[in-house]
Amino acid sequence: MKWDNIQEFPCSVARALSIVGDRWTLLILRDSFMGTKRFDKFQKQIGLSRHRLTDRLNKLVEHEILRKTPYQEKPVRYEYKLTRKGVELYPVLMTLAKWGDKWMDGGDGPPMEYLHTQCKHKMSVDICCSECGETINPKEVIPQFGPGLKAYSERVKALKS
Amino acid sequence: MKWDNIQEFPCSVARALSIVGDRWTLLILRDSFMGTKRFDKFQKQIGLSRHRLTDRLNKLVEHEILRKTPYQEKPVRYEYKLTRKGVELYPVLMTLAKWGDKWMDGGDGPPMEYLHTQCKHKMSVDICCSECGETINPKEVIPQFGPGLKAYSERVKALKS
DNA sequence: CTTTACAAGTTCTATTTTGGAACTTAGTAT
DNA sequence: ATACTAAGTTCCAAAATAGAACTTGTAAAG
Repeated sequence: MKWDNIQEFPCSVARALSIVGDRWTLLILRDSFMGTKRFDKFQKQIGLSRHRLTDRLNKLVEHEILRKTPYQEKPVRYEYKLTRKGVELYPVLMTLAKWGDKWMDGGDGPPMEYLHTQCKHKMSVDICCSECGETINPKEVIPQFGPGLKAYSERVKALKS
Repeated sequence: MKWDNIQEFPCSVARALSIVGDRWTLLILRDSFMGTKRFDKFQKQIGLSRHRLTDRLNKLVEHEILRKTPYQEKPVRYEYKLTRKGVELYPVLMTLAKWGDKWMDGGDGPPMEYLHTQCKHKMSVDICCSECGETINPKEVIPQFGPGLKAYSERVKALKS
């Protein structure tokens, strides 16, 4: 199984991971959410090679998760900012952060805390039901086949015949 | 920057990714949540090499995200089941799935849908504030340094002196 | 007017990681 | 005796990565 094939799986987790499921991409996005926009800043903060960073930023731009726009001419320099599609990865990062805070803090407490300006409390994120608003318990969720799977299997069948 | 060093960053996202931030691990966990427990099933469903699968399962067991228990003797065979720590990665997978559903469905609709047994609706997950329960808007959250960061920087200072 | 610095890459090579196929082990079924 | 199942392990070629050096365009400093 090659990495490129994962994107074509009839699974939204797999498809999402085909873009963000590597060592560095989510760390780049974490920095984006913290306000980082420029190549050198990403490189220093994350500590990956310039080579890889170029590659990952291009991939994110290509998938319209970041947008590359000039912030000066002479010489022309670009900055990378989150698009709407990128901003919507926020829940992924926050749920990862919550898990890391709980299970990987080494006894020191969380490296970062989050203040919710609406209620003025330090908070973490819970997941709740889009329909009834209640907090989600994994046991109370039943996965079932959706239209995307049917479309996929029909496409596979058509290819074979 | 080597992969192993990421684990020591004073950042919960980085620490979490040091375990689950690779091509395959979250797909293994996705299958775990769908009920898969055995080596061969994981291998066929995900399509990764047996070699890598062995490696990833061991890592997950080592980090107590999966537990390996015998399901038969003669010959002894093991199955892999989510621990509490593993189950708590559910929000990460569901937020990834939601993002994939929205941005990577190729126009076919979601491959999977989720029924919330409490309210009987097809649902997706939103993130909400652990304190006030309101849905989270990224702009309304202010990150600030926490105790884990202070402890980290003091440890670094002590090492240097 | 020569050197230094900065930002954003690109190129190169050695090392690491991965994919895929074949092999192993222990026991069951035919 | 032969095939089959489950859960790996071994091996090698191919792909991905890290890290350092190099490039390009411009401005500022000496």
